[in-house]
Amino acid sequence: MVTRKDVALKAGVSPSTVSRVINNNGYVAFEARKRIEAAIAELNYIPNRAAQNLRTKSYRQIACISPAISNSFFAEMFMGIEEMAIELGYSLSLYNITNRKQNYLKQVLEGPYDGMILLASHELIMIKELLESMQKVPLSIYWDRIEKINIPREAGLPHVYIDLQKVMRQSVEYLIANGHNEILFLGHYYSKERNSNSRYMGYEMAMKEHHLPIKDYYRIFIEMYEDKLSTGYEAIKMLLDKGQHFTAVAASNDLLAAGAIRAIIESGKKVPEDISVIGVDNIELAKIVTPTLTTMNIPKREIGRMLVQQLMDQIHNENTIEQSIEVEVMLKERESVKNLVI
Amino acid sequence: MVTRKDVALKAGVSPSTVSRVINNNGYVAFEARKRIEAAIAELNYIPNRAAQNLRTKSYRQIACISPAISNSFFAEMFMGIEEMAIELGYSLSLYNITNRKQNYLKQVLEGPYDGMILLASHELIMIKELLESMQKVPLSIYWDRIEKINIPREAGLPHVYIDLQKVMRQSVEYLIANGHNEILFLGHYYSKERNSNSRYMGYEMAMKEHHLPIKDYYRIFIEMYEDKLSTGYEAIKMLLDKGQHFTAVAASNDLLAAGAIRAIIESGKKVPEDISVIGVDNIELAKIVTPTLTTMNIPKREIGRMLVQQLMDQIHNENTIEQSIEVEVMLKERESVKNLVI
DNA sequence: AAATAATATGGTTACGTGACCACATTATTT
DNA sequence: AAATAATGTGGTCACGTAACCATATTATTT
Repeated sequence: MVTRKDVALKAGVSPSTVSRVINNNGYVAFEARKRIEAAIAELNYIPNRAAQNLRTKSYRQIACISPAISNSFFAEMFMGIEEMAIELGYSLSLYNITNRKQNYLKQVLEGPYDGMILLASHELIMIKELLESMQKVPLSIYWDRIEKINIPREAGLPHVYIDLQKVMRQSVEYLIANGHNEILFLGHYYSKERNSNSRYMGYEMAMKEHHLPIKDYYRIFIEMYEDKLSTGYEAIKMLLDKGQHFTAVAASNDLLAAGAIRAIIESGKKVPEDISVIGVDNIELAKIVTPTLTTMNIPKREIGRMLVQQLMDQIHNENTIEQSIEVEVMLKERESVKNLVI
Repeated sequence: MVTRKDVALKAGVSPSTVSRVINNNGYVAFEARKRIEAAIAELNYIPNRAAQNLRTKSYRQIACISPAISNSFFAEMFMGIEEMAIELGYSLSLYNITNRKQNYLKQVLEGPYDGMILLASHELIMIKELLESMQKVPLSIYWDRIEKINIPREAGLPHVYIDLQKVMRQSVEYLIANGHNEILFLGHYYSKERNSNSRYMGYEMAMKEHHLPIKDYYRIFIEMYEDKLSTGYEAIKMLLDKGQHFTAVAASNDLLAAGAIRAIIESGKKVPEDISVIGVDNIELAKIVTPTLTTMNIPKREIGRMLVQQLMDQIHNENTIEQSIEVEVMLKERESVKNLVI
């Protein structure tokens, strides 16, 4: 292994001077610098990362704990994270929390990381366990139900979040503004309490504010299974077969919206001419389906970048850490919603 | 920071004995072990990873360089990689090679990794550069056009691959076995030379062997753009509008197949009753579309695991390294192909 | 009972680096 | 010309750990 010493010997200087060149601090004569750089290139010297880490007490690495990265929502968020991290000279380890025995957490905590980013899925228990087992590790969280985290932690719990209720409300209001009044809610089923489902709450608020009735069959809650991706296709299909009437579907994510579109087209109706569909997330799929999907764009990349920034503020002990950053969601208009007003 | 020394002091032993407990080697009295474990728990001691790395000259980390992980094909492969790595006590850094300035490579090479896994995209130039700039870093590659890599490297270039020509041939032969003889090839356009496109070659071989004609409009090559995901939707749509006849589409990947299905359904025909469609890859999308997509299953998770195994063989200096591992691809039957024979 | 083996423990050392200090040498100011 | 500042360089040390060796104690064999 080539070490700093070898470079120093070859360049005819002391190891200290080599360090000065590598870290670009202190005084180094022009000639000496040239010799050292030549020696580094010739010997193909790469500073030993372990020694640097030990000496500087920093790893220049962060860990990201995420639900299955095959979920493109998190994949896109991860890309924002990685991009920002690289820009700041950090690299990124990725841990997928899926069906894994719990003790993987130990491995993460013992790992060579300066901080952690957590993309939370719905397993609150896991998050709780996670937070309890670590003390003062710099941590930033993305979770769309952040209000549910209720764990005391001296330093607080910095997070970046979106207000899903608000998002869903905007989505439904957009449909209403376009003249729709028979609007279906198509969402996932999280718990028995309907009012714990912030997405549904957003839908309900928008409907009530505009004095629109919510018929029973307007409310479609799809069960979530571990492995099976349910798209709501069957549910919408069944509704249409029964001849139920509605002019628009407000889906709580794009996958459900895509399922709805397929069901509608297959039953001989047209999107958006007969029925409009709107989603939430703006994943790649939204650009691929036909018609392309109008949806609420969650700026995943941007959220990823913000998480890194927030984490760095903690690592570098900035005293102006924003504990709670809300990200605004904007409508992305495409083809799947028809304006009935004009 | 709590160090081994603190634990030793608390437990009334020497640091050496603490190390023996942590690494679980050498003799330790039962009583002493108990005291040490208690001290570790009480002090919340975590061994300093940097010091361990420096002392053992290993990082217990590997880097994975991949095209955009938002591509679910690579995401699923990554999940196999990560799963296997974790099982073996390694963690994984992920680098996305997308539109990034070239010098990110330096960062990877200077990183704390025992080895690297490369999921190759189509940028041969990048791979070349990569391989030239590193010497004896343990490395395993997934690339479906591995035969094109032609860079001398003392230790060879261990890789896991699939024979795309064979895969496409199997795919077309399955259609033929189901009574189809007017089969469209729907693939991407890689270079001017048609015979450098191994997927097309597989299609051509199958057709010729069964003495089936390949009409001009059977050959559809879609351009690949950096950002725009093209699905072949427009191409198939145009073909159908012209009234061209065919009974099946053999797409070179699932995304193209999904695009074909949408185009067919939209023009009023049914899949698979009127036209059958088969894909390659078996990404999540294949289970989501309607009808569900029959496709050639590329065992992405398994490939990921094999890459890690192959890398570990290099890291641990196994002398029985399989340089070139071909992975067999199997048909995954779903709903999008109709049997015309029965 | 003596010799050997197994068990148990502490001390020393080196891994490769960055920070710091001491000390030259040269350039600039008084 | 003397005093001060800026520039340049090497030596020492410690970061926290795992491997090794030496040695003490206990258990087993001869």
